[in-house]
Amino acid sequence: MEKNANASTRRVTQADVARLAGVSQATVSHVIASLESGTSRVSDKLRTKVTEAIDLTGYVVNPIAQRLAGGRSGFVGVFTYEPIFAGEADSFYHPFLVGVERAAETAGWNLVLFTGAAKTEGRRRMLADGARSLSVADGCILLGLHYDARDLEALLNERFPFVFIGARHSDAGTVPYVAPDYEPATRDVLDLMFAYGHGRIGYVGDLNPEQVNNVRLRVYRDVMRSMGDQPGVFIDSTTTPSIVLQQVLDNRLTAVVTDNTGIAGMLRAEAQERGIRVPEDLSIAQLGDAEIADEVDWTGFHIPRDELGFEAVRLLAELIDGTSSPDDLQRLFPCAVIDGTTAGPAPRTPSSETSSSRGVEL
Amino acid sequence: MEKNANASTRRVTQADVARLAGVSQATVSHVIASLESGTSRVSDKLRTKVTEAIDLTGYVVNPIAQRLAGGRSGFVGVFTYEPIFAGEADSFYHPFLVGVERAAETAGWNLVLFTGAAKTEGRRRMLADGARSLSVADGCILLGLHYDARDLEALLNERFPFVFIGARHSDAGTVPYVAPDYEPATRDVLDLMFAYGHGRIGYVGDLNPEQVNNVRLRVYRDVMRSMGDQPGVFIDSTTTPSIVLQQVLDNRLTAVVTDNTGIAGMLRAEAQERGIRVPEDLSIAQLGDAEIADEVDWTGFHIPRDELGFEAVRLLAELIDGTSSPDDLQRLFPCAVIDGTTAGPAPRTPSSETSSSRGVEL
DNA sequence: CTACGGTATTTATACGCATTACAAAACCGG
DNA sequence: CCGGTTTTGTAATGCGTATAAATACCGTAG
Repeated sequence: MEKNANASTRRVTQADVARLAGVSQATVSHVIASLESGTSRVSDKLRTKVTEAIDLTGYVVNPIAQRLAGGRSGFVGVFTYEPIFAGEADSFYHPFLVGVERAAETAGWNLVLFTGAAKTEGRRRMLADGARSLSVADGCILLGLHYDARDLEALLNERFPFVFIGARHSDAGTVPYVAPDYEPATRDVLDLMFAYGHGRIGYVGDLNPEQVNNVRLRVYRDVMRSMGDQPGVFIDSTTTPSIVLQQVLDNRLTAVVTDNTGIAGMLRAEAQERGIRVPEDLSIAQLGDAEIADEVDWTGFHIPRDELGFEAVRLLAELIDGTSSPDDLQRLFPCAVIDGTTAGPAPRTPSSETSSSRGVEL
Repeated sequence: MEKNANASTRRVTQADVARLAGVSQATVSHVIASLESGTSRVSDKLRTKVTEAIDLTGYVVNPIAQRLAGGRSGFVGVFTYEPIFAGEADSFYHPFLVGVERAAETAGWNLVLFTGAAKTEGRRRMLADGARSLSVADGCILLGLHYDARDLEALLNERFPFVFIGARHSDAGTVPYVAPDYEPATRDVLDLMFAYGHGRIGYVGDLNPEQVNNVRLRVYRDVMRSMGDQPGVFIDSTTTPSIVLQQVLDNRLTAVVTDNTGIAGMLRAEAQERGIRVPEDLSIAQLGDAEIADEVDWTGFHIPRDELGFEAVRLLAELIDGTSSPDDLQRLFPCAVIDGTTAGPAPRTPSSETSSSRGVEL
């Protein structure tokens, strides 16, 4: 069908360069290695001869062959369990990928997006079919709300270098990750609420104990137990905003913290609809911030997504190079508190009115 | 350093499968090929034996080796001359990539982003260093406002399958591309302007004759020559909005078409600042539309970016498979006219007033 | 002048797979 | 039962590179 022997289209190989320079292919390989690493294994005379031949022929290395022969391919995999570009997930992945791309560009790495992985229930699987493609990459960045515990185990067992963005844990070993440092950030936000005079602060969020973001929930519980007037009020966010708000009122809360941008927004809208002013009557703080710019200046803390993406690649580089220390595989990054406009001083009397009455004027 | 011979971590190969199934490695390869292509080269008996062994060992093919051995890697390259995720370029690339990703997902392909390509003047170069990585991919999608003519030539000469998004041409041969069909769309928009009663319609845009988007300029010229009251007014957009607007007024234009979203927006803002109403006093139509959602409902036409991305991958697939006909390598896709709110009936008298006077009331 | 130690270079091999060429076997009509 | 055709399996080879092992080289000490 297609004659590969057709010299006009075949790409230049090390053997071609070697022939031209009058040396062996291995020498060409050594020269290239010495050019990149700096350490010399070949005489200056031959090095110049070979580099001249390289320039003359326009030779470029074949990363495929490089990788197969046991070297690096210069590719970093990016695995997401949902489409990167399409759908609403876009706004979730994007901020991280900005940092990932920047780091990759800096390091001269290319990115491999595993869009072709087989899917179950609309979600990508990494193994079974994704692992197929994994071998091209020197390492891999894992990213996504959902994840498969078996994937993690298999990855650890295969000793394949990878870094998760977001904290993950596995029985099979230490999962390398970069993640927001939720604990102090959550404390800071709660401290801010206390400073505003709030005592009755509720937690609105996903109460499923298996949740990834249970750090925030745990910290809230601890803080309320030691500082609050009461042990804390937990409101399940998987219902409707109106039910959530009703529970807020029933519990006479003056402030709530949420672990989810969407909930915060819906709650605020629902409150305003019922004539409850934010923050005069009810303070709302996010334990995080919106992925994309929001017209509302939310009180909460900033998750440094760009930085996380960047640092994930850096950590991955260390893993690949083998220069990472085993006790520094899980890295947390500080989140600055945002003293926005959705939280303010607590009202003098708790907002215990029903939806028909107005909140207390200051 | 790292013992690859360590059986516990080494990945399963065809040879391992073959040993277990009691056949040769070549047979395993044939079985796998027959599984994918359907065409049988091996008896049912052996096929089941081999597939059983595959299931048992959890074997997955190594695309690196596959590619090196002359097969497909299942990777499609995506080359952009600017960062994909970061900066303002994001909004430009993103809509196309939605379609690209969707197509890749459908076909079971993975995407390779050439973020590691060497850069000159902040812009990526494909050759010299980008070509280095090209060989991993079965084909490549090219995307970007800027491009290097030499890259195009080299790509054509190397017979490497690629598709440009956006029309491009080269002396070295036919450049495969998918692009918006600007000609009829531009005619449609101008027809709409005529239908609204405009006669004095100007063209605001980049007048550099080397521009990629000169199709729209050419069509404008042709249409005005045959239909308009006058041969057409060309206004260079690379100055300030106020200068552009002044030229619009000086030429007593009642409508302008622009080839650039940004210009249209600035022109409209400038007009409103001077008390010139859009569209009552001045109609503005875009020869295109905004990449991202805009609060303004612009008159213009819709560039099907998602579809273009999708179809680019389809065309690339045909190129890779060798099933594309040589006279169908450049594909244009229709753009639907948008009869928005920035263009309307022409004012009875031309808007020739200075900036101090109001436009004519209807 | 020989032997030796170290370095420069080459030879040989492996990486995992596809593919070609070929041998063996099975099939088939006469 | 035989020559010819088709099917089925295998051995051999190559893809382009890295690297371990082997060899050639070269200066120097003995």
